[in-house]
Amino acid sequence: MGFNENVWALTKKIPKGKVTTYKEIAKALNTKAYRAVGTALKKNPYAPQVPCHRVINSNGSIGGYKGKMNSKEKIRLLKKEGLEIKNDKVNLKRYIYNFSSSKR
DNA sequence: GCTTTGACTCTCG
DNA sequence: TCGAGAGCCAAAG
Repeated sequence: MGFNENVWALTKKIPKGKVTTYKEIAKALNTKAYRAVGTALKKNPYAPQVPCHRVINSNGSIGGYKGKMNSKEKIRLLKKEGLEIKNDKVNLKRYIYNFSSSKR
């Protein structure tokens, strides 16, 4: 298991209608490589398997997608997932997914 | 092998 | 609230 594989594994664990942040993923991996998480997702070989569009910034903004920032396409996908997008931002407190919660 | 960049985040001003 | 700077890890050049 490499660093990127952990990122992809956690991203795949995100249920539909939920989102997570790069910081949470990095924290779940017990590291501070927020940027490495984004780098790994960008390079993910499991493109359709890894819902990278469910991974957003810690401030609730969409972040990047398809190589551009604040991609409306990502917002559309999240809205179709059942999330509420306000001002190009997701309700973190409402749709955030905690990996620790899944462990219980 | 070292340097630069990047789908990030936090802090200071 | 917005803007700039520093910190973090990994991949690419």
